[in-house]
Amino acid sequence: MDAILDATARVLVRDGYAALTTNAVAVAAGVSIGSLYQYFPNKEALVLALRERHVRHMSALMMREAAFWDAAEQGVPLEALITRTIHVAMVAHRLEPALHKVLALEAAHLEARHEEDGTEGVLRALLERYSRGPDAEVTVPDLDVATFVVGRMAHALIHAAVLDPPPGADPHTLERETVRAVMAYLTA
Amino acid sequence: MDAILDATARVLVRDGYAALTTNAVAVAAGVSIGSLYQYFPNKEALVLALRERHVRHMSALMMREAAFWDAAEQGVPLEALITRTIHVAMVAHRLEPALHKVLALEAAHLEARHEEDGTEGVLRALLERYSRGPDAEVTVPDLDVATFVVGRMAHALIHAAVLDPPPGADPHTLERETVRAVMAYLTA
DNA sequence: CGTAAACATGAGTAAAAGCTCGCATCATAG
DNA sequence: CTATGATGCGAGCTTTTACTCATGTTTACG
Repeated sequence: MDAILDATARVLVRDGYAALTTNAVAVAAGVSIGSLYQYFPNKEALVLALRERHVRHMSALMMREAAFWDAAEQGVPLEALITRTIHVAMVAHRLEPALHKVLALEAAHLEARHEEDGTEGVLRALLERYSRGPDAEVTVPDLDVATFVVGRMAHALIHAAVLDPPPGADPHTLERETVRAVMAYLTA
Repeated sequence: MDAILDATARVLVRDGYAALTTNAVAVAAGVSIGSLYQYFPNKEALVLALRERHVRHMSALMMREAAFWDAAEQGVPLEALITRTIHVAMVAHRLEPALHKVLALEAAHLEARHEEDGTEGVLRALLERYSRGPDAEVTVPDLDVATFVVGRMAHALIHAAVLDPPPGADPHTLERETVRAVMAYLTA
């Protein structure tokens, strides 16, 4: 079953979504189509399962690295938190970048909508903490809008930096500038 | 010929890319499949032609509104320019938002890459102007990186604001915050 | 009016691909 | 060893769909 998902990922990356056939997956996995259909009711379920597994892997990696989010309680400067968060997100996106790119670009109609991955909730809570009190670092007028803007901004920049960087660009520079962009917006 | 492209757009928006068949397009256009194939060699060319026409329409609308770009020569403040540019871009994206969304999401593998649409060149030139002289407003360290970051950031926020806004959000607010984000990054 | 070129038609073709189903093989238990 | 259930197999069925082509219709023009 995991072997079938692995094969699906390989075919997707090698040939693209348009050329993804259940027979090709079965061959790549070294099993028969019959067996494939014993585990997945149809092609869509196959790709969906792969996507879910991939999201799970990325989430697991992020959560392992990101226990530090609790530190928000203890006066950690906003910039340190943003820096670390964006770094972790970039590392997670580098897990299987080719697969991630195909899923995001060619299987977008099956891709989970941006809102339902729980990210916005966490982000919103963070912004709320840092916008309270006399020495609040976050100075945006509307927290809901800010959550939306930062979410989209960071997501786009992380994707661009990891999956589609300009030729000859230093990854570290792109990461630093992503942090700068988010920080500048939040504390302008 | 234009009627066929119109029909393609209608079917794309109504049924999505997966359900786009040449026969369905012919029916929607009120012509026979034979006629369709007299104008377009194959299905891909059909969608490509539609995309090109759509990009042309958007570009035309932007260029009409954006003669003001020459004003960069004459000491117009950066913020005014950014505000106007982002406004124009948003208006252009509202031309055929549903079609634009489908093309961007479901036909992404045919979609022109972000780099080849000429936007980056214009943006780069603008940033260069505003980062020169003693009263330079743009204070980023690397112009190439800044072009990349601003391009992706603005593109993502415009798409999000026009095609996928959060429920109950005010379009004007989203536009203002997009300007704020770009300005904050450039002048941080 | 005649001719020819351009355009329109839609039933039909052929290939692709998702999926089924009857049969074989294997694992476990008694 | 035998029985039974679970799992694996892959030829082929069926549907879908991009595309063709022989024929009909309109247009252009002398």
